[in-house]
This record gives sequence, structure tokens and C-alpha cells, in this order.
Amino acid sequence: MDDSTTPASRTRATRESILRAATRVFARYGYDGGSLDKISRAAKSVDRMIYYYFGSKEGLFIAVLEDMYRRMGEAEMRLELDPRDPVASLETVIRFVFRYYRRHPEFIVLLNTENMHRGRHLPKSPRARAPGEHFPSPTMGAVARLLETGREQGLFRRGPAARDVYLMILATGYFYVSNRYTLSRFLGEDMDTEEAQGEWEDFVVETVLRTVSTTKRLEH
Amino acid sequence: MDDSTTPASRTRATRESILRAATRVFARYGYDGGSLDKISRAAKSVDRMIYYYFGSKEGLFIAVLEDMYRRMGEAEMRLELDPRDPVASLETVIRFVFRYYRRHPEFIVLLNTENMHRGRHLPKSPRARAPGEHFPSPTMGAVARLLETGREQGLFRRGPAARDVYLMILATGYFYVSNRYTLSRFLGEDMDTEEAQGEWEDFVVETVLRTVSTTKRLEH
Amino acid sequence: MDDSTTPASRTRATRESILRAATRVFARYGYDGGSLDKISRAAKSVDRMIYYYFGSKEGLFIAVLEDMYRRMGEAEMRLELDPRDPVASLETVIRFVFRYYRRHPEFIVLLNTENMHRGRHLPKSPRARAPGEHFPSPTMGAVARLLETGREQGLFRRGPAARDVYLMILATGYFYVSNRYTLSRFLGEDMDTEEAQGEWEDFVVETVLRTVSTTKRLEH
Amino acid sequence: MDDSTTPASRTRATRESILRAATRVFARYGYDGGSLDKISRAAKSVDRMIYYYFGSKEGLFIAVLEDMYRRMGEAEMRLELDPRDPVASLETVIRFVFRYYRRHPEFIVLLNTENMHRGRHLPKSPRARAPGEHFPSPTMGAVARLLETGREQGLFRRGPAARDVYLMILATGYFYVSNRYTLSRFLGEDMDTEEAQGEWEDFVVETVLRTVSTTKRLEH
DNA sequence: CATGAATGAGCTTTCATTCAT
DNA sequence: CATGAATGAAAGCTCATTCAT
Repeated sequence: MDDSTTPASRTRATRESILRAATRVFARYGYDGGSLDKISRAAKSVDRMIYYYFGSKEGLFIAVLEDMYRRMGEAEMRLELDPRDPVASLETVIRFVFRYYRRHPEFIVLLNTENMHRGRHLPKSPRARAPGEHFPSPTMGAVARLLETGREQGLFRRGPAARDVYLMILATGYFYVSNRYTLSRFLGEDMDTEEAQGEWEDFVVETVLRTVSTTKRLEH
Repeated sequence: MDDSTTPASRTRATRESILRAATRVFARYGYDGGSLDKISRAAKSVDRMIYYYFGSKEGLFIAVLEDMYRRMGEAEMRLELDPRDPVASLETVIRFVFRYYRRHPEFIVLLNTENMHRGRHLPKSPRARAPGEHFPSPTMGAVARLLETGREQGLFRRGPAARDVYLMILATGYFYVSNRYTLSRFLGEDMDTEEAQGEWEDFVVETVLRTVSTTKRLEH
Repeated sequence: MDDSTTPASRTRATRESILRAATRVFARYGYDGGSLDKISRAAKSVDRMIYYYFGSKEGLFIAVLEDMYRRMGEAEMRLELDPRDPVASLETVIRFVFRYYRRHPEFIVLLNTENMHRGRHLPKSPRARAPGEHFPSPTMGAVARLLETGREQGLFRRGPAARDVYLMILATGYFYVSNRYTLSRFLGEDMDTEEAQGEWEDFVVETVLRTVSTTKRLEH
Repeated sequence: MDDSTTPASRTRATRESILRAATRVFARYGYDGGSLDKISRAAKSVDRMIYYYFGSKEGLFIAVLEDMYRRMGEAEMRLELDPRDPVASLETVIRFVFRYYRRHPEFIVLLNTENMHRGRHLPKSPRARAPGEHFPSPTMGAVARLLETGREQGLFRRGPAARDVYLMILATGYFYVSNRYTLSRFLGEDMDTEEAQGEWEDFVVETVLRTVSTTKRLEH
């Protein structure tokens, strides 16, 4: 009846195929290095289709960024936390972020690319909010609530802002993946091993917990 | 008699001019986006000269990376630390790194670019060591020594590896500069202000110290 | 009951809208420069509709030319002349032509475009006569009759052919509008002013009358 | 010794070849219709060379316009007039202009093209004067002097401005060539014959002389 | 030692048009 | 009667690089 050769579904399939190919190619070669030829070839389509669906190379890149944020947001939504156990939950958040970055290195490269361009693509997104408004991060909200609960339970000290704690999680997770090639040379050791990653992740968990905890909690 | 119009000095001046222009252009547009035309124009020279001095686009990029590492190394050499006061010195290291990144954002973008290319340019450097060896970081060595001294003084706990402490400093400093454009939108606040940067820097100082310190030291 | 949302009228409205947009766009950008995209956008329609109503780009251009000739013809029909006063009527003809060109510069550019293409579009018009036949110009007939009357009244001399007199009127009016941009630079003066146009028009009226008049008439 | 395969002369030859091909192609297809591919093919060169020598399509078109004006200027310089015989000289001017247009129809089409673009290319010419200044026409100066001499000799009347007389010559010569295709259909006769052209030229000579002459001179 | 001249391959984008219902 | 979807071909232009002296 409504099989997969329907025009509408074929349309969606081609568009989707280009979007995925573009994500891969842009993540590997950057914006300038990611030629439309590479992308359309990877999508088993032709250059012209990119213009048909996305209007321009920039339009395609914006769509890739949007899609990337959307997928990240969806993953965050699936994260389950126990509001009554802030210590365990904070650790869960950290391990979630690290795991996500490790599994989605394209997320890292795309963001770096956009930052190299001084963030000028994203504001052009039709879905982007008005300037001044921000993309909501459910996880950052969760961190804020966990810190509050921890304080109520006498486990966490006053002081650390949710923003800073959250940024620290992002920074440590991001940097390790983003700079793994130069760091490996720089440190003279392979950072891609499970062991090295695990050690780093444990260290970050410990550090974050130490910076939010009361001295009392640390003694136990 | 050795004035600046000597052929040799003119030569060096042209080479130098190209190298600096290339650093700026690659840092702004990336490797693929940084065309030889843009570079030679910025250097007030011509494309042909790039080949004369650097052999190829890749050769020029490698020279830029080397020069960038060299300058970073020189800056590290100038860093003065008091080996007897590990707490103050650790803070000095953090503030030095943050300051350097803030003042040299091109360092960040060039490293991101090289990482996007999976670090394939740097190994081709004629000055690069044999594979397996690493670029020495005087600062990382300094951090290791400070941690040791701190432990001897009973201020720092056993546990944290110098590598992890050092990476945390790099990560937190790096990430803030590298992702400032997308983060500004994401957080809905301007991160480029002195105030915002200062708050973040203070938080990192506190966090790093808390993660290396004994519980005892923290109580005071 | 025959309101404006009738299918038939909507159809005619779309067709009309495309035709007018095409006239503007072709007049501004020429045949090759006037893309179907520009036209359909200006008509607030889509490319496909052009094919629906006009078959091809060439078909549309031919329709534009036909429409242009038709409107010129209609304007000529509205021109009222006093057959008993050939001198005044000749002046009326000249001022009419000049005024029409000034108000319809698109007429000029479209004709230039068609001439650049060596007049190959017009013969393809379904409404065009068989090769050899010509588009009738009521005005040229009028000029012929005025010259005849003038001669009968002893005002005009024998000699000047109606064709030549008429061509001279067209040429002087046409050239001034057609070449106004390059002429303005060439002459170093602005030709678009009322004053400059008026002086030129007066000169042409005088010249045409002098060339058709008997010496006797000129003495008075 | 210095044969034609010298780099310098080869260079000039290629540049020249492109310039001539471009003149032909632009004159035949207009600016938009004259693709760089058509031009480089006609010049037996490749697209890339056009950018090497002229920077852009627009740069090439400007060079074509400049060259065209230069050649027209050179032809005007070669025109010899007898200052003591203003009547004969005026006729010589007219026949020269008509002959030039007839032999250089590309001049006409290129000017029409530039006027369609509202004269926006020529001002970009590096050789173009400052806005307000004009390209000098030696012929228009000559016409002015002839009119003056004629008045001194009592042959020409006061009144007609040199500018208007000159414009009339240009207009009548230009229009006939420019619109020959549509006019042939319109008038229903072939205008390309020697006879038709001659008749028109004679009529213009007569008309111009009648408009500048005193009544007295006309009686003889 | 230094450089002007030349170039093949690739880039993003737009063109007029047809397909399919 | 009307239109959304799709497309091959060509457009203007820039790319990194080599030639030749």
C-alpha cells in the first residue's frame, strides 16, 4: 500500500541521505574541505540535489548543525537521574557526557568548525531563537537541581555555580576527544585506549565531586 | 654596516612575513579555507614565493605549527615559579595557561585544525622526533614537581596524577576559548567579558586546588 | 457572480502577471540575463508555470514582444491628428513618439535585444504574418498622408519620402533614450533632465519641419 | 632574432587573441549570452587565461569597451576635413560616421549592451576619467568648428547647437544599423542593400544641411 | 637566488527544462 | 487544469601547483 517508493518517502530518504553524508564529510574535512562533490558522492546522489533540498552549501551546513543539536538534545532527554541521590546522579551526568562525546566525535569537529567561523552559521538557522535567547540544555538544568538537592542534604557546599560545574564537565570531556591526536604526540602515549579514557573519566568524576562537596563529606 | 636591505635579511623578512600571514590566515579559515592566495596577499607577496620558501601548502602549514609550538615553548620558559610554594605556583600555572590561550586564540584554532586532520601534518615535520617520542612540555614537568613538593609538605594528597592535573588545566582553559562562540549562544550570555573569564578562572583555580589538596588543608 | 476568484480569471491573472514580470525582467537584463527564476520570482509564481502558459523561455519572450508591439499599436491608435494642419500634426507625431519612448524605455531595450539576436524570435510568433509581410504602422501611414496634404497646400516640398521622415523621427527619439547612459558620460552632461530632453525634442521638430518644408514657408 | 615565440610576445598574442574573440562574442551574444567558454574557444585558449589576463568576466568586458572606444577614436583621428568648406566637410563627417557604423556593427551592439546595464561597466574602467569628465570626441569638436566657419561665411544660420547636430548624425546612423532586423520586418523591405542605405544616407545629409543652412543658401 | 608566466582540475552555484501525477 | 519533484548541463570562478628563465 504505502510502500517505500512513494515520492514523499523517496524525497525524505534522499534528503536524509544527504544530511547524513554531509554530517560525516563536514566532520571529517571541515566546512571548506567538505566539498559538495564529496558529500553528494557519499550520499549516492548528485550536487544538484543539495541545492534542491538545502538551497546552498551554507544551508546544508546549518541543517547539519541543527540536526546535531537535535540529536544531542534527544540523548539528553533519555538520561535518567535519581533526584534523591545527587552524588550518584552527578557522576551519571559526567559519564553520560563523556560517553556521548566519545561516541559522537563528529559533534566535536562540527562545533569546532562552527567556532572557527565565529559562530556565524547557527544564527542563520530559521529555527534559531532571537538573539539573546539561548538553546535550552536540559542537562544544565538537571545539574542545577542536583546541586541544590545536595546542599539541602548537607552534602554539597555553597559556592560553585551550576554553570561552572557544567562547563567543567563539558570542557574535560570535550578537550580529551577534540585534541586526542595532538595530545597523544604531546604526551607520548595513546589516549584512545579504554584504560586511558577510564582513568581520565574517573579523575574528572572525583574532581567534580570534590569541588562541590563539603569538607565533611570528603572525610568519610 | 649590516642594514636591513641586505639580500639575506630581505629573504628572511619575506619568509617571516609569509609565515606570520599564514598563521593568521590558517587560524581564521582553517587549512582548506586558508588559500595560498589569501596568504600571499596578506603577506604582500606572491603565491610563488610560498613554494620557494616552504615547498608546498602542507610544508607551510607544518612550519606554522612548528613555529606556534616554539612560541608556546618560549613563553613557558619565561614562566617563573616558586618551588617552595606549590599552592601559589599551581595557581600561577593555571593563570598563565589561561592568559596564554586568551591572548593567542590562533593557537587554539590551529590545534583544532590539526586535530581535525587527525594530526597527520605534524609527524611530517623534519624537526619532529621519531614516532613514539613526544614534544617536551616544561610546564607539565613543573606541575609534577609542584605536586611532589606539596605532598612532601603535607598539603597535597596522594592520588592525582600530574598528567591528569595538567590536562584539566589545559582542558578548562582551552575549551572556554575554543568554544566561546557556540557557548555564548548556548548559555545565553557573553563569555568574552573580563568578568565572566575571571569567574571561570577563579573556579578552575579553586577546583584544581581542591582536587589535589588534603582534606586537612581544605578545612583551614 | 463572476467574481475575481473564478478559475478562469485566476488563470488569466497568473498568465498576465508572468507576462508583465517577464517584460520588466527581459527589459532590464536582456534575454540571456533574464532568467526564468528572476521572472517567476518577480511574478510571485514558479518556473513551472512559465512552461505551462508559454511553453518555453523563447515562447515567453515572443509573447513579450507581441504584447509590446500591441501596446505600442494601441497607443498609436489613440493619437489624434488634424489632417488639415500638416505642420502642427507632424509636430504632434514627433512629440508623441518621443514621449512614448521616454515613458516606455523597456520598449527600447526589448527591441535592442531582439535586434542583437538578429530578429530571430519575432518570425516565430504564431501571430506574425508570413515572411515578407510587415507589421502595419498606422503612424507611418499618417505621416505619408500629412506629407501629401502639405504638398497640396504648398507648404511641403517634393522629395522627402514618408519612410525617411518617419525613420528620422524614430531614430532621433530612440537613440536619445537607448544610449542615454553612455551618452551622458560621453557628452559629460546629464541627459535625463526635462530641460535637456526638451531642447533635443525642439531641435528635432525644427529639423524635420525644415527638411520637408518649401523654402518659401521657411522664410515666414 | 627576436622572433614571435618570445614569452612577452606570446603573452601579448594570447591576450590580444582573447580580446578580439571577446569583442566578437559579446557583440553577438551580449554580456550574459557571451560565455567565457564561447570566448576562450574562439580565442583558441582556455577559460583560465581570461582570469589570468583580465581578472574577471566583467574585467574582460570593460577591456573590450575600452578597446572599442580606442579604435573609434583612432578612426576619427584619421578623418581629414577641409575647414574652409564647411558644407562639404559636414557631409564628409556624416558619411564617415555612417560608414563606420556599417563596418563595425559590433560597436553598436556593445554600446547597446552597456546601456542595458545602465552604463555600469565603463565607470569601473581604470582608464576612465573621474565622474563628470567626459570622453573627448574629436569629431564633435570638428562639427562645432565647421558650424562656426559656416556662419562666418554666411552659409549657416545661428541656432543649431553643435551638440544637437552631432547627436542627430549619430542617432540616424546608429538607429539604422542597430534596428535593421526589426525595421526590415516592420517596413517590409530589406534595409541591408546598398541602395537602401545610400538613400537613407543621402536623406540625412540633406536634412542636416537644411537644418543648419540659411534660407538663402537653400534657394540656390 | 629569485620570480613572472602559465595551467589543469576542481569549486559552488544557476541554468532551462522534463517527469509524474 | 494545475503543480511539486527532480535533473543534466553549463555557468563564472578559485584552487594548488609547475614551467622556464
